[in-house]
Amino acid sequence: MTRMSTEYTGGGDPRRTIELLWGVPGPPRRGPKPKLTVADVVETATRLADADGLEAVTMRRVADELGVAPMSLYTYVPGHAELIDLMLDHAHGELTAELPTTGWRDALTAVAEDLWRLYHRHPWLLQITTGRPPLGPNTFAKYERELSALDGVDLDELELDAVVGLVIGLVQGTARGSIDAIRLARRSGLTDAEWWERSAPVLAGIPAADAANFPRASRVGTAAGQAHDAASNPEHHFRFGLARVLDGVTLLVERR
Amino acid sequence: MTRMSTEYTGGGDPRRTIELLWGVPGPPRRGPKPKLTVADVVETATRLADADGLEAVTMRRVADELGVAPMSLYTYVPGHAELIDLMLDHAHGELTAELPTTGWRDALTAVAEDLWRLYHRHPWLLQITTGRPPLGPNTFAKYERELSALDGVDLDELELDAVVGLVIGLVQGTARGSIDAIRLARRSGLTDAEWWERSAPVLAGIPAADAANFPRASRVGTAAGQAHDAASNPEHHFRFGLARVLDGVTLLVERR
DNA sequence: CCAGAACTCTGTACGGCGTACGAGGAAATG
DNA sequence: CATTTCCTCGTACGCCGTACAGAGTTCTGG
Repeated sequence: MTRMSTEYTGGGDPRRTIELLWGVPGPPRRGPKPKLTVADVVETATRLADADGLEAVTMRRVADELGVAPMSLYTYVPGHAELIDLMLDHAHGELTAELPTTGWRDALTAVAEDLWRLYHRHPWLLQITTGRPPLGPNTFAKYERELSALDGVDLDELELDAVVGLVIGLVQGTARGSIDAIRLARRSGLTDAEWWERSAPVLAGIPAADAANFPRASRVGTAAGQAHDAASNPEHHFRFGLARVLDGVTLLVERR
Repeated sequence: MTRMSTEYTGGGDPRRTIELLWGVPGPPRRGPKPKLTVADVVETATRLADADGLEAVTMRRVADELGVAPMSLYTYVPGHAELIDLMLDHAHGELTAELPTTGWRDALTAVAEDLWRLYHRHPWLLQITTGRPPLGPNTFAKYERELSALDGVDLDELELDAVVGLVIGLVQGTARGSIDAIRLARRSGLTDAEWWERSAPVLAGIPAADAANFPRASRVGTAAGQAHDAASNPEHHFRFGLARVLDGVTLLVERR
């Protein structure tokens, strides 16, 4: 049973990465014409990641897909890590839908839902731990858009930043749950329910795992498991959490 | 610039893993006496992960640390993935502090803070994507303890589950930010501030990245960056988010 | 008491990974 | 046309997880 890989961001010299992100033209070219563009590489890598997860994005596989030798990719991209930075910013470029103008609560809800959907379109986004986010145009625009949802709300800058962070964190956490369930179901061929049915008898054979030792956990766990099939459970967590968070923020705003 | 690895959970046949987690004795031993125990392996692996991150937990390094050939580890543990399951459950065993009895709000706050500290003691915990959590005794006990914080609160099972999930998700999200900042500072030798100072001039040289294009982002980002040095920023997010979430839950409870 | 079963330990090897290095060839410059 | 500049790629190194088979150790059944 091999595991997957999440990847880190922001490690190397930021210079070249930033230039790549913003597509600076560079000095006039002298040598032979490039077969590819940076965009080709990023888009191919994204397609691989969408289909098979971030661990499928290897230099060898991307190169293969592009009909090119692995080392040729290093002409376009400094390395594997930077490629993933580029993929991340590229994906953030999909967040362009207009926000509703019916108030900050609707707008923030739309931000959360757009992000929820983005993560489900590109599940590998949540395998990246964005230590320092890539300083690319789309990531900037994403933050700008999120803040614009709170236009006119009477909070100071620190609070605005914290509110946006709170909502994003909520989406990431719950979407991670949702996506993990989907991915595990696909890779193991077992739904969450089937997996439980298989695990339960093993647990039942272990005296220490008796429900009496974990009364609350077994009561709540059973109820939660029965109420929604596990696939929809994370979505319920998302809706529930968003409602609580927005309520909490409303309270803060009204206290002004 | 090499990146790190987050790892997946719950992939293989659950049977053997569950037995390992609960320490079932197994049939009477016939062969030579084992040099090690499963606990030795798990603890050594944990020590490595604490020091150098999850990517330092390779079968070769763990074996080396134990003075044993790599393949010997497979006597104790089915594979690398299962070892990480065991590490996860083992770490959850550190969450045993008594919860305050002064009300659910205090209790839930303690749960959040304990978890915050656990993640900072063992940053690698957040590199694991717990698709399906390992069904080990300590993970069960953790969930049980979290639910016990809400004893006596008038919510149904689904709501209890969702509230606990919400708080845990908040801690995970904000702790991830905190830990990533620490880790990046350590590995790059740059504090967040220094890293920004280095990146800023590069960005300044890019016309499209002008502040005028991202008015809100540049205003809020600058303010947030100045108010707290970036290292404490995540902790502020944590406190702020927890307050909002608890307010939101309070509203729900009072609506009863 | 002893043959054989059961178990631990290990060396070797395979196929994967990122990427350093250097050679070869193509295009633009002078 | 010589030279510089750049793209492309084959090879190789050092990692990784782990399959497999052999060697050695301990316990069991007869």
